[in-house]
Amino acid sequence: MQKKVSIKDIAKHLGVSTALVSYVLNNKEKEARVGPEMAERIRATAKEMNYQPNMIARSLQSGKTRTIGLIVADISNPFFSNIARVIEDEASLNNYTVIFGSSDENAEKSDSLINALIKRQVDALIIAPAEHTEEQLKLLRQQKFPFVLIDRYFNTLDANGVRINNFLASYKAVQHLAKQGYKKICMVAYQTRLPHMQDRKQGFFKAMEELKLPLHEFSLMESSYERIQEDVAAIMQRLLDNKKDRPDSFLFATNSLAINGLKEINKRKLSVPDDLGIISFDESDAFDFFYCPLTYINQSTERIGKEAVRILMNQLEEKPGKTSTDSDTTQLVIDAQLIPRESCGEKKKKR
Amino acid sequence: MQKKVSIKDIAKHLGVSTALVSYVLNNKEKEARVGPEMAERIRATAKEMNYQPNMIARSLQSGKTRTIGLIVADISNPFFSNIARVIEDEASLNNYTVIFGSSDENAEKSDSLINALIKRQVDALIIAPAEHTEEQLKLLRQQKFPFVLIDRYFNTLDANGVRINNFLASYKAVQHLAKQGYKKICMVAYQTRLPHMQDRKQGFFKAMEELKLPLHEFSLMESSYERIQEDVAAIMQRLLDNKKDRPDSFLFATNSLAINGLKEINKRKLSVPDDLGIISFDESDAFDFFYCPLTYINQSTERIGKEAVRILMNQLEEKPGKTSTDSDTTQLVIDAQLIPRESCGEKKKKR
DNA sequence: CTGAAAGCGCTTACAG
DNA sequence: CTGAAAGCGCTTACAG
Repeated sequence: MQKKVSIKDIAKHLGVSTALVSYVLNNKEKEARVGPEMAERIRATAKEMNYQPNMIARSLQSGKTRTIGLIVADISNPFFSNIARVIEDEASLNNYTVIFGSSDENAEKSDSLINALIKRQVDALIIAPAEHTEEQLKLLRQQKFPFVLIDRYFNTLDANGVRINNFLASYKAVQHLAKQGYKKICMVAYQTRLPHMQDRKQGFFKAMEELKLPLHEFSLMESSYERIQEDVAAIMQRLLDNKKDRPDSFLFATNSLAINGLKEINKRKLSVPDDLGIISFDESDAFDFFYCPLTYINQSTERIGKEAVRILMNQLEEKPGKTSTDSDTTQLVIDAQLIPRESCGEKKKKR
Repeated sequence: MQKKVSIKDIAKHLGVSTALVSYVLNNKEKEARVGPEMAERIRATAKEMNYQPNMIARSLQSGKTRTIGLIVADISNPFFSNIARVIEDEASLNNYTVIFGSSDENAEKSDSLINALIKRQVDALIIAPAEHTEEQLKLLRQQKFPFVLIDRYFNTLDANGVRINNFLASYKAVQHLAKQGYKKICMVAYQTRLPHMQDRKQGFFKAMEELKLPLHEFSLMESSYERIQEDVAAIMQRLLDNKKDRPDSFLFATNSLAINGLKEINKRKLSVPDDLGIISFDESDAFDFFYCPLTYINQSTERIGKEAVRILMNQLEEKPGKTSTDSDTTQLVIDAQLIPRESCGEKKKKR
């Protein structure tokens, strides 16, 4: 690396003080009442010497880095990479950049990620929190560090957040399945105590109850995150190979669960929607290319990302006349839409 | 935000100098020959006061941020988000974090992204360069700024890079199609002069020539990046609705092209592999769920990401006894594998 | 209109 | 064994 040119180099080159250069380059010539010719000369040599301001120095001075830290479960999961893209664009509009990290649903990783990002002085965090991270987040709150949770939340933590109405989304999915004639519904979810997932499970049970659909031992099946492939394979094997008493439909709680589940269904030559009805949360190219396009619950990554950044910006770029305080908290619950396609026999009914 | 505790606060609290605190917290007590009891007291109060070092200050001092900038076409494209995940993990092993940005294949965006990241003092860049960015990159080289290109490259630019053997991959794909009995092959590629894409096209033509397969006006069809959906739809419409003289197979140059193409094929109730043989570059969940699992050319995102970081680390963490200079350049060409599945009639032949 | 100076939080040769 | 001091590149009140 060749030595970078600094404000000092420009000042020396012109025989003026660094202050002058700084004022001009920050367009504060009026405040400092710098002469217009001088200003022009400074700007010219800055360009000529290919001066690039050192944001690190500026950050040390200002205490702000204009950087947002993004922590998700796994950046390679399309749900999160789509959100990341939206956040990138929104942040960019506000002149912020984004550092990211993947927690793998692991509380320790999350903790070290949060610390690493804070040491790097990110101005704020956007977090899809993993299980058992309430304490880390409470500490952040306590320190009044700005952050907003996405996708997930905690009951015991009063914090900014954006999420869908998980309970209702599940509830409606079950209603939809029932309306299409399915009765023995199996929900495949993650084995976790994260409230957003619990809400999905409870919405499921609530709807089953209201519809007076009997529960079976297979009604709720749970997979771990770490061994999703093996777990879902085992679940599907157990349920599908039992010809006598098997579910007639599945509600998958995430795209990854669905993709793993569908692979098992395919292996067994079971036909959707005739043998099995299917609904999944999230989107996936795979859902479009499954021979019977999947009915799914759409979580708008666009809205989640945009709103998360908006909430943060409101907090960071506080106007003088603001009424809210650091202790106020914004929680946005986005209405998730059920997108009916063909995997619950929608096409048949119409015929 | 509550005031952060600094090294100075600890020093004041203990009535010692900041230097002492700094030495101890950096485990340089021996060099500074600090007393073990003193060291212990310092460590204790640091923990007690929940001290977090300010990396910004450290960076200003050292000139290093231990941050890598990653510029891809679009972080929400699974190919790139998979690479991003690998890079994140590899960087993390070396105590680096990653800032990312999406260029949307746009040279101006790329330029402003590069500048923004350099202003933020990233130590190095990993770039999947867009068209018309040679000049920006040449400037980087000239300034001896460390970077490595992934996926793409430029003939006129001598720079670090990791990519697959694009020419050969295409070449083999055509051979595979021909072996399966397809003759009227159409390659659907991006309309760009980026060499990696040109290589794919040339590999295609070379194989066609060697196999003495006649070219048609539809042999190479090109889509823009910005309007991929419309362009591919138009291409497929023109080709597939012409019953008399239409291709009997497609080679898609990327996953996005394939996904858009397959949707059009599905609409027309054409059957793969009977009516059409298909091969695509890249991977996708969609390829697995297409009724006829796609034969594809696997670009190992794992290897691309790992090698990119490795090359960078070699350059950044230069050992004293190193022989290479800043002007040396590493270009790694990874062998891409053709993964035969069913979309070229592989199963049929065997029966 | 312009410059000297302090300071952001840290590191590190240097002097005692 | 320990501390005073300079410096990383910038900003900004303050003095002239």
